[in-house]
Amino acid sequence: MNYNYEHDLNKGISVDCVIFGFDFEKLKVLVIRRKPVENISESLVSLPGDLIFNDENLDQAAQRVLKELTDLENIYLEQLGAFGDLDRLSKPSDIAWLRSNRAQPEARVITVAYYALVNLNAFDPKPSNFAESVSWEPVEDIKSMAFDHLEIFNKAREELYRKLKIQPIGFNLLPKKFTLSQLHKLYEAIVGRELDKRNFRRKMIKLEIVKKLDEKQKGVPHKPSNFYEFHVENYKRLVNKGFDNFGF
Amino acid sequence: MNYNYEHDLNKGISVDCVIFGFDFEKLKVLVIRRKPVENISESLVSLPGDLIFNDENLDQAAQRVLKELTDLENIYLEQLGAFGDLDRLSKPSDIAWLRSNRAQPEARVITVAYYALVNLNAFDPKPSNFAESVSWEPVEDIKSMAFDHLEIFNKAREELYRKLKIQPIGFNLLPKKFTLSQLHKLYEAIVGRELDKRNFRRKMIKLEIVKKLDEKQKGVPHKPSNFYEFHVENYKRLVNKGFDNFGF
DNA sequence: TAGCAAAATGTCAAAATGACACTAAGCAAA
DNA sequence: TTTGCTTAGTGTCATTTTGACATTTTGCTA
Repeated sequence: MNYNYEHDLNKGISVDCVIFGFDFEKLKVLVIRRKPVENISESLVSLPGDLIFNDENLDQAAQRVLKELTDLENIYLEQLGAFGDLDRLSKPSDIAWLRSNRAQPEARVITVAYYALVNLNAFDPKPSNFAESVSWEPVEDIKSMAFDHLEIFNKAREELYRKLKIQPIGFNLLPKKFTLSQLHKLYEAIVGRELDKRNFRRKMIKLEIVKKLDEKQKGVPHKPSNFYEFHVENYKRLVNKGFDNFGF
Repeated sequence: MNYNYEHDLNKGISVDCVIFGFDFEKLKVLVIRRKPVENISESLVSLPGDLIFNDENLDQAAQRVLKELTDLENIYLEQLGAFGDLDRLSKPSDIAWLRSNRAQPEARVITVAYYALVNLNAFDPKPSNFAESVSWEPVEDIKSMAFDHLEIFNKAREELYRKLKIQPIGFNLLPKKFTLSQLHKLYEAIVGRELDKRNFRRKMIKLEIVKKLDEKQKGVPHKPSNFYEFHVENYKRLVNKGFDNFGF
C-alpha cells in the first residue's frame, strides 16, 4: 500500500480530505491520529492527507491518500480549495512530526482540500500508513487540529452550509431507504438549529425530491415512520439548477 | 518589477487570475497575450498568471502576479480553486512558450485560480513582464485560451453565476453612483438572459441594498435616470447571510 | 388497557413571485 | 413649437410560498 518507491513524490503539494458522515444523530467528521514521534506526546487529530505524486491528478491523489490512511474508497470528493499560508506547518508538534516523516521537513507545502458527505454506516475506516487510528468525531467536538486543518475543516463546514441553501443534500449521507425524520435531522445537524417539522416536510414533498415507499419502520415503540427514497431525476436536476431565488 | 532574483521561485505552483469587468454593456474578462516565442505564431490569449514565490502566501502571489502582468492592484481576489490535471500544460504552443520562459519547462505545475469583479473604468491595465498586451474581451467571445485557462475561465463564470443567486453583486463592478438600469444590465449580463425590469427593481428596492440619491443623469436624449448608491450595511449583511431559501 | 413516544397532518395570514403595458422626461429634428 | 425618438419609471392582480402553530395517530410496553 505504500507507493512511495514507485512514484515521484511532489514535495510541495499535498491533499487533505474532510469527510462528513451522519449517524442519524449527529454530523461527524473523519479524523486520524498520527503515530507518535520522538518524545512528543501531544496528539492533535488531523484530517487524512498527504503529499501527492507527480503522475496523478489532484482528484486522484485525494482518493488515493484517503484510501491509504483510512481505507475509504470510491467516495465522491469535491474540491474545497487550496491552502497555502506560510505558517500553516509551524506548530511545534507538527514540525516534530514532519521531521520524522518527510524527506524535506522544512519545505513549503500548499495543500488542496477536498470534502465529501458519506453514509457513515456504509464505510468501515481502518487506519494504516502513518495513521494510528481513524475515528468519526462529532463536528461540534472539534476544537483544535494539527497544521491548519482546523481552518480547512471550518471552511468545509461553511461550504456545506452554503451548499445546503442552494441544492438538495443527503443523497450520499443517507441509506437508500430513509424516513423523513432522518432527513429532517440531517438538515438540522448541518444548519445547526431546529427546523419546523411540518414546513420541512411540506417543502421536501413539494420539491419532489423524495418518493414515498409502501413500507414502514418495524419494531419501534411508537408510530412507525414511513420510508422514502430520493427521486433521483428531480434530485439531480435540482443539484444542477439550484433552488431558484428571484427567477435567476 | 521583476522579483525573480530576490525570491525563491516555486516551480511547481502558479496562480492565475480571472478578472471580470463591466462596461455597462457587456461582461468582459481581462486577458493577456504573451510575447511570441521562436517561430510559433499562434497567439492564444491567457489569463494573467505566473509561478509563485516560496515566501508569499497564495493570495499575495495572485495580487503580485496580476500587478506584474497588467498593472492592476488592490483588487479583492477570491479563490476559485486549484487546477492540477496532468495534461494542463500540454498544448504544443504552450510547450514552446514554457521552453523559452521557464527554468524547468517540463515540470509539473498546479495552479491556484482567483477571480474578481471590478469596475472596468476604474482601472487602466498596462502590459509588462511577459505580457505583450492586455485587453478586456467580452466573455462571450472567449472560445479558446492557452493552457487550461478556458476551463478555469468557465469555472469562474459558473462561480459568478452561483454567487449571484445567493448574494448581492455589483459593489465592485459599478461606480459609486449608478442607475438601476445599469445594475439591471449587469445582472442580465451575468445571468445571460432578460430579467423583467419592474420585478428586478422591486426586488432590489425591497432588499434595501440600494439608496436613491437626489441626483439625475444629465444630457441624455431621453428621460434621465435617477442615481443610486449601495446601502453598504445591508449589502454586506446580505453578502454574509445570503438570500434565504426556505428559512435556513 | 393505559401510557408512552415519535409520526403525521392542516390552516391561515402575510409575503413573495411572475406576468404584463402604459406614461414621463428630455432631447433632437423638422 | 411640435412631433418623434428613446429610455426611465411605475402598479395591479392572481398565484404561490412562507412561517407560525397543536392535535391526532400508531404501535409498543408495562
